[in-house]
Amino acid sequence: MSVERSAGPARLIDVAERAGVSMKTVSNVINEYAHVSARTRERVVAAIEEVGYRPNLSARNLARGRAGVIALVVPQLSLPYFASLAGILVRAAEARGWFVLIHQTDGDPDAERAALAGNFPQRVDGMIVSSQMLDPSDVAGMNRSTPLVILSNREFDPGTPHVSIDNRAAGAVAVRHLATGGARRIALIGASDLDSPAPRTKGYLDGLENAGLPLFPELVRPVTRGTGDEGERATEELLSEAAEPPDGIVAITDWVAMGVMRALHRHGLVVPEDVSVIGFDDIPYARSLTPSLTTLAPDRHGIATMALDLLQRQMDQGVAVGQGSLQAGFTLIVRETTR
Amino acid sequence: MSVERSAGPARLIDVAERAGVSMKTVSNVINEYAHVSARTRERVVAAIEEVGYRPNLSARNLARGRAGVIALVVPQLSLPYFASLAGILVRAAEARGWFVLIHQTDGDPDAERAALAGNFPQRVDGMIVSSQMLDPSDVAGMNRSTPLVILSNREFDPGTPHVSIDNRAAGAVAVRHLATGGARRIALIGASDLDSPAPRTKGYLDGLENAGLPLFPELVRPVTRGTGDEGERATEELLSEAAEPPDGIVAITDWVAMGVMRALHRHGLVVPEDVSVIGFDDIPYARSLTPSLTTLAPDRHGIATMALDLLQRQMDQGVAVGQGSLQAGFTLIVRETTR
DNA sequence: CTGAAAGCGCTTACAG
DNA sequence: CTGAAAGCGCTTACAG
Repeated sequence: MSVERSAGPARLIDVAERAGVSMKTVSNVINEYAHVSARTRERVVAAIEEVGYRPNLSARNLARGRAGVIALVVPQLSLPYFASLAGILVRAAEARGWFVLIHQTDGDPDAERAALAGNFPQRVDGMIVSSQMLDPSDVAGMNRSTPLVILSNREFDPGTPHVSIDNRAAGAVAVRHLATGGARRIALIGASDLDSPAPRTKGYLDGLENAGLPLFPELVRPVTRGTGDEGERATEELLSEAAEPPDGIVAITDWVAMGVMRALHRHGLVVPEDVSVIGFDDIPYARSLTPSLTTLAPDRHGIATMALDLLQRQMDQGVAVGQGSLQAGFTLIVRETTR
Repeated sequence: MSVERSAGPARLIDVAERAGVSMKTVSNVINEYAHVSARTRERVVAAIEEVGYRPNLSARNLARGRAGVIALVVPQLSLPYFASLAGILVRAAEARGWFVLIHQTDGDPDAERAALAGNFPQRVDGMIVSSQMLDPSDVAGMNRSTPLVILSNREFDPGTPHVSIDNRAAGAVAVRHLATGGARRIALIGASDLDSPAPRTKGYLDGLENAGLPLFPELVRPVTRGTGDEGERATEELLSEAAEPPDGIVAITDWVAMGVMRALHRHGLVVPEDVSVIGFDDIPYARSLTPSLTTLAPDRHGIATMALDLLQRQMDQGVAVGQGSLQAGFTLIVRETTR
């Protein structure tokens, strides 16, 4: 019996000695390389088990010349849409041997741009930037060296590695659902500028056209950050300014929809009898609201997987080559806020 | 001018050559050790700037014999209470040079126990386990070697490193607030077993006694995971079984409170006119509900800071010595669901 | 105050 | 299929 090291966790060499093979062979087994006989493999696996070996990732990453870390940039983890996306991404990344360094910008455009430029406290192998405020122009001029994927509901150049759902189609589906329920004056709380509409706003316009419904500009209201307070304020303004209240409202996020419902309630309008409301995101609490919220649920798993795929592609093929956009699916979830 | 390395980020030795000093001196400057003259320090700082040096954390951690990573174990990141806690913890840990590896258990007790035992895909310097289901007995018998801090609303042995708010006091404050508003039949949705009550349940009992109110056992209902669905179902049962409905309800979490409000609404009971409702957590959406939710807000920053302090203490003084519990503060936030 | 050198635990050409 | 050895980029006694 060989002398045991008195302290510290088992190392690769401890496994090798125990199994009576070289470190290279143990490494081959761990990393699932070919050319290890079944018998040897078994011995090594048994030795790993016996000494309780787990690889030291610092050493591995140092030897491999990678950080083993990717950055996920989000406005705030306290926003449940981003939190649940982060949760899924953390799991998916873990399966591919990456740690996720979560970086929060508080939605500050400068902080988002700084993150885009890769100003992290440490090196990262790639970054996934989930942005609300980011402009295509912020990305266009960048001199990038680190693999990057953008998650955003805005439109980007075809060359930009970008993952989203088909927001234009989703916007149209939202309007169609409201129209099918009988709505004729459909508002949009959370519109972008109508002159250069963002995808969801385009979809809203498509939906009105498809349903043969008129566009009432007074029913189209912007919000900037997608919070409940903003939704409440915007709806309040709409209700006090519009000649007639809407009978259907598309809210740009579920959180905005919550604010919309507060304002409607204050004006004595009942959901869904007087006004139908539909949101985007399917936050975990949507089903627990009174009434529970109809919403468009993005395929978060799809988004996470595609983002990691695009990152991997840039690592394999080089940042300049491995680009392109991917679209994940979405689902209409009908609950109690729509007729 | 010396020959530049063609590829790759700058290393410590590049800085040293540029500044004309040894690696040790650069290291001293970076790690803020003493005994570097002001002139030398300036030269080194300038060189760091010029070559754009950032330390390779894999190498640093390998040399220091630490992982540079602490694990945060939560049920799910999609639950906003945990998400916002994680967000704060990530920031606080970053400031102390730690990465946070987020591990999700889905509230599965087996997964929580496995995490407690330190079964991570990689080594960690410490772990913070935020658990709902964990029992003091799960911890008592553990043979621990990794620093550990538990975040839980249950009671643990004094020796267990544990951070929470004073849940008993908070429970009593919730009841007092309802009683002050005129409630006389106060229910608790989310009670633990009355025979061995958890702190919040104890506080509820304290509160009734302090206010001179009777305990109606039929108004005390358990929930296990603290979701909206559970709160709705428990309230539904209460309303169909109790002789008379309650006029005040303490919900064990804000999410449970949302389910409570759904059930009340279905039974034609108006909040707060007929029934006042108070939750715990102050999730980001509490203020956007209709009506907005009165709640007890834990000091999340305090919890995060204290957890890291307890971890650090165990690292410095040894796992067995550096223990003890800490309590963070809480705040009553009065909104529209209480009179 | 500073320098030369060993060592952290892996991976990976290179030989065999 | 396996082994001996260099190297990844840091830190840290040890000498000076």
